[in-house]
Amino acid sequence: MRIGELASQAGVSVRSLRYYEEQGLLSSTRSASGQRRYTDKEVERVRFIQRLYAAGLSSRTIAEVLPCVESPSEKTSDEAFERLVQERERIDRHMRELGRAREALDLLIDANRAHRGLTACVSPV
Amino acid sequence: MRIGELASQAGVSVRSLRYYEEQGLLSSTRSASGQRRYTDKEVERVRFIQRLYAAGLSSRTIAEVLPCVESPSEKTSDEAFERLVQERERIDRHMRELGRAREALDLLIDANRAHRGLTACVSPV
DNA sequence: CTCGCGTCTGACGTCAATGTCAGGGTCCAG
DNA sequence: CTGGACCCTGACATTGACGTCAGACGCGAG
Repeated sequence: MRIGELASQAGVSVRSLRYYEEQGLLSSTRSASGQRRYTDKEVERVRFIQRLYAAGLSSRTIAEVLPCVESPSEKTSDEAFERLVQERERIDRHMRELGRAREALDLLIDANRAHRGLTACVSPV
Repeated sequence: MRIGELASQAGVSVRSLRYYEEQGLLSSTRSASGQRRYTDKEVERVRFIQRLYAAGLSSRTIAEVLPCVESPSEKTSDEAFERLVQERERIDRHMRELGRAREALDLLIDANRAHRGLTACVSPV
């Protein structure tokens, strides 16, 4: 498939796909005229990349751990694997931090509800 | 206290404090010579602001919900309260997304471990 | 008084992922 | 074979929360 179709199937912009390639996250074959061609499995790969971006990994970090994704069947470099574990822990910490923020907001929400109409105080959604 | 001390007590840079003031998140009284003066309670306020930043809120959003923080005792605007609830939900969604990413990384980690030295496969830390 | 550190304002630099535009080829349906 | 939709490269623009620097003033110790 061409880049436009991959973009729409994976839910990202064409610009982003070219950027991913520039960053070494995605590769493509080229047609005779120089247009990028992709196979179906690239769709999943792009979605996975997006997931890592959403988890806060940078392009460089994603590039570092990609060997572990592409060929978990062979012994990937210690650095790549170490990075993978580090990022997992970073996500863990981030989640705990978010949990604390959510807790703080919950307190605020309750405090404010108590001084508003007292509507739907403890009513579950 | 002056800005430098607030910065060190709250664990942020002087630059950040001036930025917060510029964004309407923090206020200060001024000495005769124009230097900013803060009270002790600003320390907590700055820490709280940091927590919201860490949770992914923007300056503008923080400014919107701050009325709920300062005076939960009086009926704050519907918009501010609504925003508070929205942000809580956004954090929730973000946490779930992070959870999925962590899960994906866990699968990768296991797959890679299986093809490495097979060291410490299931050993707890 | 002065030395050195803190503070002031204002402005430009940064970084990363992406938007956007220009100027030019490609491809296919009609 | 032509028009419109798609693609190419290259480059500049954007956004947000700061970093950093310049030039000037404030302040307390010695």
